[in-house]
Amino acid sequence: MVDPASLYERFSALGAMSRRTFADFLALGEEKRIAKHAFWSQPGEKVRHFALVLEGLVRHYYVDPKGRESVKAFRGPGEFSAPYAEIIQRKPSRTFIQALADTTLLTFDVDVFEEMASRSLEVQRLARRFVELHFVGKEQREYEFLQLSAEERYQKFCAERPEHLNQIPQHQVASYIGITPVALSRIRARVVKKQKMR
Amino acid sequence: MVDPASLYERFSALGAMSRRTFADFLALGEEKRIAKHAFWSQPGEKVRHFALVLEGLVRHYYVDPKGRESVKAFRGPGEFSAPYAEIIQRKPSRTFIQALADTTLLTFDVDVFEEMASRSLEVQRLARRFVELHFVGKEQREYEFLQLSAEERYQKFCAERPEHLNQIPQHQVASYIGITPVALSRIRARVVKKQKMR
DNA sequence: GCGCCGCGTTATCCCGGGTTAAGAAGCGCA
DNA sequence: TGCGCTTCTTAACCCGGGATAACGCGGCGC
Repeated sequence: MVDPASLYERFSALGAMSRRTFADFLALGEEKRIAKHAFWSQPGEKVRHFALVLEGLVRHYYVDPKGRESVKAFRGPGEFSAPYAEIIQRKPSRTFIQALADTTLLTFDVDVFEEMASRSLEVQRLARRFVELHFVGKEQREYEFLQLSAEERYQKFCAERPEHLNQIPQHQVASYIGITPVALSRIRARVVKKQKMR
Repeated sequence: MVDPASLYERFSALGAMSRRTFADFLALGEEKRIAKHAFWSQPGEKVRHFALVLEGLVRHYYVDPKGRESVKAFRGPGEFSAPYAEIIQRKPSRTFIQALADTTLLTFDVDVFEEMASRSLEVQRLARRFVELHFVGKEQREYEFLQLSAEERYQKFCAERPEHLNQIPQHQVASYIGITPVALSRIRARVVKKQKMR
């Protein structure tokens, strides 16, 4: 369980922003509990909320016309969870967001937040900071697909989310790194073998 | 050659922004000409500028420790060109930006722009809008790596940048879609064969 | 003109990962 | 306890793309 106020430093990096403003922002949020396996956002709906994960774990994924799932992201405490691209484009959502464990969110109404941002330069800057962090994350991911092998992507994933490794089913990890569950299983077998050789 | 003022609609989508503010922003820019094959931004430097492409074409790429190049993006008239992730993170640049044709840029000093944004909610919103569009682009790219085959990615690329296809060397296209030049050559041969069958 | 070089193509060989199918292990639930 | 489900693994086979090398071609400098 994270204390939302502890996130102040991370988001204020763009320039001076008062704790007061940040607290005002946090005050907009409503706590919401999601049971394991339940969805808090689904395709088709107009997206009305974004959320900060306080506790638990969620995954973002979409399903293509042929029914194949692709996991876009996992998000744990202190991270944002929302169909961000769709909010930006004001389009109906195409992504599922599902809890992988009992999860507590702090949810924000997009319109209410936007209204606040339209009146405050600091909140506008906060909004900008949110997107910037998301952007850097995606660019990182692009790098991984361009320059790393599946095995390297897997090891990177393990290093990044050690605390979640046992909460996430293997086939979802596979989907996240862009391979099939069978291929991931083989990679894991390879990795174990290499470790034994030392 | 694009008229920068014509971009007003694209960037004002987030909320009301006056043409006046947008013009003030544009007034910060300085025109800069880059000869074909020259670089306008290179790794190692502290990043001081971002730019709008007025005419021509550039590519963004990085080189890994083993010397392998990966193309992150091509940018033509009306699009932004900058090591954006590094600006956001205030880190020295890791990316090369090279002109693929004689190119005219409208360059902006990051600090000057930031100063302007710190005084104007509308400019702050504009800055936010810039990042949002970049974010959506990266998410699109993530989708392509997760769900499309190399051949599909190639055809998508052809559809997206028909006007640049003959300006961009094949091996750079290959790098952009995440395969080797040899593989792209085979794919092209396959595609031609399929077209003949009709 | 000649030679050189960068670029794209093609062939060969190999390997990683996709596909399919079968089986093992864990777990909730009747 | 036994059933069924999901998750993970393993094996067989196939195919796309990586690596390397040879060749052709056009551009360019000499």
